[in-house]
Amino acid sequence: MEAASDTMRSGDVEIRASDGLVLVAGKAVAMSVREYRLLTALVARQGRIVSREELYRLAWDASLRRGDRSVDVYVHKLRVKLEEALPGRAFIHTHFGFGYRFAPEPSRAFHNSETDR
Amino acid sequence: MEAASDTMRSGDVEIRASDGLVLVAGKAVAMSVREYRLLTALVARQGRIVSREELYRLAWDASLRRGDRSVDVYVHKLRVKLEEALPGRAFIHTHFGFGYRFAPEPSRAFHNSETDR
DNA sequence: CCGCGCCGTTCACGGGTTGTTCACGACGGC
DNA sequence: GCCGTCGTGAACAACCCGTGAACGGCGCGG
Repeated sequence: MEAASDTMRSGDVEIRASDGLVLVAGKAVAMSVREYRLLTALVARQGRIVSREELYRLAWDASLRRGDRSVDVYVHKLRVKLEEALPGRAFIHTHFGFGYRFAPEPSRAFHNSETDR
Repeated sequence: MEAASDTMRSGDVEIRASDGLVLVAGKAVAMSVREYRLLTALVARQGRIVSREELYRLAWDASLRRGDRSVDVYVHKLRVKLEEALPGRAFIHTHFGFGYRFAPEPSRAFHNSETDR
């Protein structure tokens, strides 16, 4: 019941590195190798914008080639799985021209700042 | 030896180490030596993903050689026996590229109005 | 000694998943 | 409006896994 140092948390998302297991709201969510590594890279930098180049380096162990859309495709896959496991919450946010940012937030904010960047 | 409780439980699966006995939903299920050791290894780590290498080390007392499918074959045998003893429940889950995870969960029957052709 | 049945290992054939790429449309900035 | 960026479904090959079956070893009873 230990596993505190090798466990990353962010809201209801928990990643146990020792088990390669991803828990969302307490339930195990099956991830492929790429999905797992990309999610790990995003959560490890939660709250900050991470460029595609860096995400690719972290999850693919290679440098992103021009025109490669792999990161976009896998961000989409992660969004689908996370949304399915915990509807009504947005985890991965797009920052146009910069990259992606992981942060557990309600998917619909009311009268709040839409000018964030 | 092990002075702790020699009985492991997980849902409706009970393993009595002192007797080498496996009970599923109260009924005794006959297991071979390999099946018993593999099941024990899985239940001892229930809820976590266990790699084939680790399972092989625990149940075979040797290191898994490349291309060896023994773990897969015995996971299949366990699934058959567990499913036979308690239909409609999934115990051993496959994590593609990672390994197997033991957890008593209802087998997927949440989809409706889509089949029938 | 001989046949029989159980067990463990290995092989082989699909079938299911994954990872990559393409294509097209929606979106955002200028 | 124009163009680059992003979302998303689909096609494809490569790979991983499920599964039945063949093979040999071992123990047992006749």
